This record gives sequence, C-alpha cells and structure tokens, in this order.
Amino acid sequence: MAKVDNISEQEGGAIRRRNERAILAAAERVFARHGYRGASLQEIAEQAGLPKSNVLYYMGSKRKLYVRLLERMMERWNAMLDDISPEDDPAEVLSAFIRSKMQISRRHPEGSRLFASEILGGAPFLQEYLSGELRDWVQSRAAVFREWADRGLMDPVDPIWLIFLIWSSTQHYADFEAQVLGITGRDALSDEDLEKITEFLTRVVIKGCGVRHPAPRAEDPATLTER
Amino acid sequence: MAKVDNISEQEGGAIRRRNERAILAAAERVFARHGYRGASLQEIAEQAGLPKSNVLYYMGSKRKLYVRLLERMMERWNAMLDDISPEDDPAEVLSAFIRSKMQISRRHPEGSRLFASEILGGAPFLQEYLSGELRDWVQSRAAVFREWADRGLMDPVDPIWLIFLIWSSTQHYADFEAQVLGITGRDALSDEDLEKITEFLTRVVIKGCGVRHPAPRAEDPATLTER
DNA sequence: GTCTATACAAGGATAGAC
DNA sequence: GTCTATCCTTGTATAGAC
Repeated sequence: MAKVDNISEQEGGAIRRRNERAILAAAERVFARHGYRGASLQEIAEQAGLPKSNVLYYMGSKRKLYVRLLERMMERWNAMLDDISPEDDPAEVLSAFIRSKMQISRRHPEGSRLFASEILGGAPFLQEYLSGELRDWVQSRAAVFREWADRGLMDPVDPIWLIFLIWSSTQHYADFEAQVLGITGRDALSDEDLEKITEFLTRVVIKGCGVRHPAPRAEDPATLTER
Repeated sequence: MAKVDNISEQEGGAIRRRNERAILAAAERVFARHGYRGASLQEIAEQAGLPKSNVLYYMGSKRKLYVRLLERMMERWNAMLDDISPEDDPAEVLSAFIRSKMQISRRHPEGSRLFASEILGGAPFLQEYLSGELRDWVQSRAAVFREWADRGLMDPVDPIWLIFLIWSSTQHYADFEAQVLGITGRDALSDEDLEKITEFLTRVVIKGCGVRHPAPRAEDPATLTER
C-alpha cells in the first residue's frame, strides 16, 4: 500500500489538494449563481481549469460536491458562533454579533449566496440542520435575550424576530449584492462602506431594542477595575 | 380575420386565459425554487396540468416566460410604491412602507423568491431596471429621508442603508421561509405572527432611527382639527 | 386550437485509454 | 493518477397529426 513516488502524501498529493481547492472555489461560484440544478459540472470544470470528468473524479458526484460546499459554509458559520451568557453586556454581544455576520458576508459572499439559494429552494439538503442544530442554537440565544429583557436591560422584543432581523439585514449585502451595486451605482462596496453599514445596523438594533448598559455589579472584580 | 366560433375573444379565449394563468402560477413556483436555469418546462407543464409543448405554445420560450414573470412581479411592486413628500409624517410613512412590504411578501412569496433568485444570480435580466428605474425611486425617497433628518425629525442615518434594512428584513420572511419555519418549528406563519413581526420591525426602525413626530403646524387646518 | 412525435444539444456519470 | 470517449437521460424547441 505504501507509495513512495509521491512526496507529500498526506490526504492526497499536493496536486490533488490544489485541484480540489480550485474545484471547490469554482463550484461555490457556479452553485451560488445558478442553484443546485442550474449549475453544470461543465461550467465548474471550465472555471476550475480542469476537464469535466476530473471534477467527478475528485468529488464523486454533483450531489457530494454540493453537500461538501454547504458543510464548509456551515463550518465557517459555526466558527463565529461564540457562546454568550446572560452576564454579558447586551450591547457588546449584539454589536459583535452584527459585526461578525457582516464579516462573513464580506469574506464569503459566494458561500452566503450558496446558502441563500439552498434556502430559497426549500432547503432540501439542510432541512434537518435548520430544525435541529441551528434551531437549538437560536433557542439558546433567545433565552439569553429574554433574560436580558426580564432584567430590564433591553425592551421585551421577541428574540427570534430580532435574530432574523440581524441575519437578514447583514446577509443582504452579500446575497443581494447585484441590487446594492445597481442602486448605489458602484462597482463594489469599500471597506469603509461596510464599516458605515455595520455601525448603522448596530445603532438601529441597539437603540431600536432599547438596549441599556448593565449596572456594574459590586461582586464582580473585573467590572470594578475597568471603571 | 373575424372568428365567430369563440365567444370571449378579447385577448384570446377563456381557455387560453385559464391556461396562461395556470402556467404563470406554476412557472413562478418552479423558477422561484430552482432558478432560471434549474427550472424545467417539463416540471412547469406538469404543475400546470398541461402537456409540455403547450407551455411553449402559449409562452413562446422559456426566456419569454421568465421575463414575463419578472415584469409581473415588478408591477405588483410598483403598485405599492406610493409617493411621499417631506411634508408627510416620517413615522407614518415608514410604518406604511414596512407594512406594505410585509404584505407583498405574504401575498406573493413565490414572486419574492423569483426576484431574489434573479438577484442572487447577478440580475442578468434586471440589471438595467436596478440601475435605472429602481435607482431613481430609491434616490427620490432618500432625498425625503434626508430632509426629515435635516429638519430634526429623525436621526441623520444614511437613507440608502435604511431602505435596504427595510427591504431585507421584510423580504426575509418570504425568501428564507424554509429557514424561518425550520427554526420556529411551524408549518406556516399565521397572520398574527406576521402582524407581530410587522410591529416589531416598525418599532425597531422608528425607535432605532430616532423618528419624532413633526410639530403640528398652525397653518395646517387638518392637523389642528385632529387634535 | 391543442397535443404527439421528434430533432438536436447539453446534462451527469462511467469505462477505459494513456 | 489523469484525461478521452461514450452512454443514457433530460432539456428546449419545432413540425406536423388530430
């Protein structure tokens, strides 16, 4: 089983890794643009600079390739889903939440559109993820938001609708990029634009939900030294 | 040229209108779900209860059918785009704006998803509409919002980002319906849910943008009689 | 006016040459 | 390990039977 004619053998050779990366990048673009059915292996292969059958050789099938891309996007997503507790400062948490969502949209617009396309089509591949893992995540954050509201740190808004508000308003700049650019008349949004938008959304959400700073607690040394 | 064997002859017979309606309804669903390329005339025909070639017979081509659906959605859209002036009450205008957007999402979810799919794919058919007609519309509303800010009726937020915020957060319930249902664990959102969401979004936007009621003007009789 | 039959390209996937 | 040739299905579109 040992093959000595290939130096970097871990997880397939270096050429394999390079080709796989090229295929994944191209496939993300094409799937994002045309959806699962509308995307063709032909186009993916062309954009990856490989013959059509190599895509299948490396990825097995169109379906496997698509699922792999979805999973990769979910991982990026999860990497930013830090835990929060009722002890945290609501304004800081919401601000960080909005900022990280904007950064994902900025860094992975095709991934965001791929996900959007999947949901738009009724989420045939992601249904159990949505009603399982993601639902649990949302419910746990919602519980924290509710406790903040109970403690008077923010208005008693429904946390679920708040989370959807943040998701939709941030993803919009990746998913509806074509519309944003058409209406603003630009080639692309600059980093400064995105900073401005982030500040705008943060401001509206925090002010709109009546978020207040928590009173510093005497029993918390960290809070005391900071002031 | 006169044909007397058909009673309701205006714009084609009654059967024709019925078939066209069935095709348009089916096509909207299928295009919304799979995108332009991913949609097949086969599936559209099946859902319309007609043989495949009748779809082409009535609509000419896949492309024409798609364009016709987009135009129909733009018309529904335009029907709700009432004019506003700097004299209007900002809170009322924003509230009505959010409400009408939510109603379109509610009444035409497939149309909303069709539009979303078109934008997601880079808006190949709608580019000039976005950077022309729609851009002008947005700029004119933005001017009104700016004047409100200048007159101290709301915070000086960028009107363009505000419009995108309203669009994205309302459309989300049509476009990402699969996600919303998965996370909330329901079959469908009720009218009461949508009323709650509308109130929530209105509240956050108005409060978040610091919208204030305009001072009643002495020279305006209508305002005086109302108080 | 409406549907069946068919043309012809493009799709995903596999077998086998290199 | 990589690419060419090929199979079979499905797609859009049209011609012609009913």
